[in-house]
Amino acid sequence: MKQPRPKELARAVARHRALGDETRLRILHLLMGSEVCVCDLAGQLDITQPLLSFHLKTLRDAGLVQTRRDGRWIHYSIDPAALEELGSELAALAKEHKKRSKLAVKCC
Amino acid sequence: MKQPRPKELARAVARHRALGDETRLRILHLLMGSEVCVCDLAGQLDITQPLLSFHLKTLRDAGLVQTRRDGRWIHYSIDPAALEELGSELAALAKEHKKRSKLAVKCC
DNA sequence: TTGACATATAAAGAATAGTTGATTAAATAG
DNA sequence: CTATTTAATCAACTATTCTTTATATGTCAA
Repeated sequence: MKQPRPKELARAVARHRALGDETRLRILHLLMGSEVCVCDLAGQLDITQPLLSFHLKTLRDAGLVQTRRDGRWIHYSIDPAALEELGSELAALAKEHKKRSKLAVKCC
Repeated sequence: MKQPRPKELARAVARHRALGDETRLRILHLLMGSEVCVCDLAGQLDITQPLLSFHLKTLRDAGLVQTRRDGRWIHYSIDPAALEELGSELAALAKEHKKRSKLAVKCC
């Protein structure tokens, strides 16, 4: 099977890695629908402030969320395009697999 | 925002974690279309056999691939339903986010 | 200014994941 | 049965990620 391009592969790895943590998935769900300031997230997550900051940075570095400063507050929001893209990649992988498996050839 | 159920959350975390590694994403791509025996994967990946075994176990524990023994060989194959499900979850998250963001409410 | 508040960053330790080399288990051929 | 092949497991080590405590940065109010 043809391998994916390095650039895309690295980005997908980074994104999945960011999503592979319970706290961060929770954060994403808390961000559903509208931006939320860090103070609000802190109120709902029962983790220390620096740790929350760490997880937010991880999500941000992966390009899954964006920030907007508003005075003293910083609001985080989902980047829906990034989620859609990752979701599409998985769907495409599954689809392509099924398509090809109809012409199945054995190995070994 | 309503939080996801613990069981589903844990499964999504495990799956994303499994996908958050370059070698394992490569393996998934090598498995596209048909099952492949470990010996063949080994020939294409330039990693030691125990390490390959470790990554395969990780993918298997996450429910992303399945195995079938055929004599001395073990064939790994994609579980397309798992990939589809994970892809759908991301798509649904993005879609729901967009839908809700039209009724946006500010926090803080 | 100064002080208070919101968030980020740094440093250090704890926990987990990845890697390697040696060994083991399962299947088969001779 | 014995030797060989294929793949998994184990123990030890390294590297990465997570977590905490302390400190810094940026913004605003007084």
